[in-house]
Amino acid sequence: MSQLLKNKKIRVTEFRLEVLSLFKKNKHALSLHTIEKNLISFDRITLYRTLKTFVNKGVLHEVVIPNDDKKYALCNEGCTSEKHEHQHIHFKCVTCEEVYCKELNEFPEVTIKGFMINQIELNATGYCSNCL
Amino acid sequence: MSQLLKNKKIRVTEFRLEVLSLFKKNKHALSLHTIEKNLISFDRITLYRTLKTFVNKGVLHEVVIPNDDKKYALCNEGCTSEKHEHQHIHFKCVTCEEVYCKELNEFPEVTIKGFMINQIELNATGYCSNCL
DNA sequence: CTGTGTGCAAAGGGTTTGCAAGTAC
DNA sequence: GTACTTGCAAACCCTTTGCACACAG
Repeated sequence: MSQLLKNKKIRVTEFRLEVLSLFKKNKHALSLHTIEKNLISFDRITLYRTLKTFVNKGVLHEVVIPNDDKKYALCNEGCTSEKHEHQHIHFKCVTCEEVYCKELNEFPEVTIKGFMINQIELNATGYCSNCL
Repeated sequence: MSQLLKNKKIRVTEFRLEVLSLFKKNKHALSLHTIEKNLISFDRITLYRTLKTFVNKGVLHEVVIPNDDKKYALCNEGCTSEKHEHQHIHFKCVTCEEVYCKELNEFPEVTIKGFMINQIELNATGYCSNCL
């Protein structure tokens, strides 16, 4: 796991590995509150800075869904600070309220007359496999 | 315009009409800052409460795009507090940075194995018709 | 050794709450 | 008349900044 940080040119520290392992353990996106609840002891300021570093360096990306807390989820290996390579959907389950990042192999085509679309992000709601 | 509020069971006040007229005048979504800049005089607390009421009653919906301020945009006539009837895309122009809500007549089909998708929200970036 | 990360205290900013007076219906 | 809305002050959080010390490379 420390290799992942090295690849992205981030110094390896105990705390960063601890935060990263939370994301590796969980299949779904994590809010600040959830992260805090899962850390044994931590300094909130350091956590803020860790998340900011991870987002800037392409380890995590922000997941924002209307009427919900901001969340974070793991990026793909190929993501960098400059460019994110996501072909995925953010899915929120109405029952368990977890948010999942799911990769899509075929991405929908959308056009708007008079507009030029470069990039698309998808948010969906429904029932996840655990709650069906 | 006061009819719109009555339809949604919201008391008609001068301030609420003023806020609502801002959204009627603009084709794009408005952030808190933009709203404030366009009000002659206002009490920020009342504005917060007004927006919250509008969102709860289905007059406005929140538009959240990663790394951008939260914005608000008009709902469809048919939207209620319980159910929103949007078939639209949130489009952010990389040049003018405005966010537009555009209705789509054909909505893309997306499936995830093992998941049941009920509703989809689309965020896109690119160039708007003014900036092309 | 050098530059970066950490943890504490303090500051800053945005949002919410409580309450009395005013207003819609 | 009754219930809701408004506006002010104060409280409340969440987040950022500054700085000294600790640590990774």
